[in-house]
Amino acid sequence: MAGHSQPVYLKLRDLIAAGIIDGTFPEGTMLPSVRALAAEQGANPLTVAKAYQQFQLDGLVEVQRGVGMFVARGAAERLRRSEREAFLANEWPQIRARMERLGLVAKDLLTT
Amino acid sequence: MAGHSQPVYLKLRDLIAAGIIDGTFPEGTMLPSVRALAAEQGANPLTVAKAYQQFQLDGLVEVQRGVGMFVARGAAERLRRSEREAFLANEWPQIRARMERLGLVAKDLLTT
DNA sequence: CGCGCTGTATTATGGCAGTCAAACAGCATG
DNA sequence: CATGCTGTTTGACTGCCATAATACAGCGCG
Repeated sequence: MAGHSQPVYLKLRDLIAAGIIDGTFPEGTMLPSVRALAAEQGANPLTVAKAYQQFQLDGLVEVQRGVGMFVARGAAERLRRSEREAFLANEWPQIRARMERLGLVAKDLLTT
Repeated sequence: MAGHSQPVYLKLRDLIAAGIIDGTFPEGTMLPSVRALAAEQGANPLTVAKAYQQFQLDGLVEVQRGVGMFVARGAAERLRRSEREAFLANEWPQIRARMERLGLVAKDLLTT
């Protein structure tokens, strides 16, 4: 029953990351439970867990087993910083090359 | 036996598209054969064929079975135009939103 | 303590995308 | 017409993604 352009667990990962960065999930607060988010997004709890897992490994969310998962201190800033670096190092060069090939100029689009 | 970040046939598709746009494969000329390109890129002929297939459907390359595939008239211009539209309509908005979320501004990117 | 919430592990199933090997089909040239 | 190039079709195999159904493990509160 799959067939998406982007894997569900990656969409969820982005959803959570965005929430942490923009303050929807402030530091220290409890994140939506695996089952709750699964129900809300119409996904499987296991898939949601997989999305959360990436953040635990990076220490961005702290797990209190039996209680819930909480946004770690400094998570927003750390996350924004790492995503920024990754963007500039990996994605932007390719985007830039592609734009150049198509005859598009960055500053023309950014000033819109 | 797979496991790449970007599928091979998409990389090949981009390679061919770039060649058509920048004049490496001028209009009217014959494109590299399926097997030749496969050998050169270390890929499977069928994977190359899959990459070419997208262009045939769009009429950007014309097939003479048993002879070869040729760049159609006006292919470069048509391709550049469609890729530009697709980029501006689909990719750029997401990129822009992502940049905004990360707090990236024009001056961060144009320092090259 | 027991009930209800939390995350986690196990196992099995289904589907789809990507890749590949081998055989098939069309055209040109000697 | 046979050789050698072209593109094309068929069938199969693999790995990832997602799902489901259980069962287990930790914590808090009445």
